[in-house]
Amino acid sequence: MPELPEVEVVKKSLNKSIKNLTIKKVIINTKKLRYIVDKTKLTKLQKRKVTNIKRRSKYLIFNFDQEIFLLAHLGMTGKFLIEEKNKLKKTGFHDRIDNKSFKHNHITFVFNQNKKLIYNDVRKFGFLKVLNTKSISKNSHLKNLGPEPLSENFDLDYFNKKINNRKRKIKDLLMDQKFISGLGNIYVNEVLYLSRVNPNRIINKLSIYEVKNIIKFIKLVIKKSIKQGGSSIKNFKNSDGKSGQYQQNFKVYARAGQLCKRVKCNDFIRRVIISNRSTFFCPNCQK
DNA sequence: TTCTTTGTTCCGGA
DNA sequence: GTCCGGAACAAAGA
Repeated sequence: MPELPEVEVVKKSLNKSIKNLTIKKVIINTKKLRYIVDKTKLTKLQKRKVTNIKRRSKYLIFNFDQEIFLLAHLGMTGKFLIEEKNKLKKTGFHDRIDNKSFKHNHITFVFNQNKKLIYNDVRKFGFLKVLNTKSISKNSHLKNLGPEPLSENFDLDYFNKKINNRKRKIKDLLMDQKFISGLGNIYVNEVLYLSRVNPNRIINKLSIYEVKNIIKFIKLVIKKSIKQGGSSIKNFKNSDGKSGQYQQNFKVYARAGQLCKRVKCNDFIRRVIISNRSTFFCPNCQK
């Protein structure tokens, strides 16, 4: 489940592997992903040179040597693979590449010397869209996004302005991409645990101290996770095919029924549904 | 067969 | 008009 840190890691990886390469051919093996795949538009990327790959929230924005962009969102299970000299390389994801996954290779960009960029997506909730617009920030996916968690704009002032007299649950607010962009269910659960704030709390009842903590831990968790190369990958398996230890970094996510990790706490992690999402918290530590 | 997973959008009620 | 919460949607695997 790629959230902001995973997408950031993929971005860096892509910039290392395909920047300044020219697309020779686009091969399309699916009619639709999250949306109908526009063959004509994708084909227009042929002969274009990748000049840079940027990230905004969980979106990847491929820049080219002309005024044309490729906007990508990985959804739940989307991933970019690099194939070079018939060897597959992942772009920052922990997933083992097995013999079964090739059938989910939906779109392939062929570069010179038979180097390939492959978009693979089991659930098909991700998408690739070609944009011709000059002002990409006006794109409907991007225009309403809130500030990046690591930007200076995301601070106590901003938070307080948004809280005003509203009565949303804190978990719902943090999941809202218009409020802050890039957090998903996993990191929101982790942040609230670290901040000792119950996910059911109503935002206008939070103390300044709690709000400061939430902001602090958002920035900390995101930074740390980028450093570690992204950690919120559900299907991580090592090369033996055995389940990996991807969960070891998580304090609460997917730990329902297990003991709280805080040293002096003997309570166990609960799972409830908030905003239609699995929500994990410790009732003793998160008030 | 049912449940789960995600981000986004839509709708009803307050 | 605004706010909030719940439902729906996409696809596939367990």
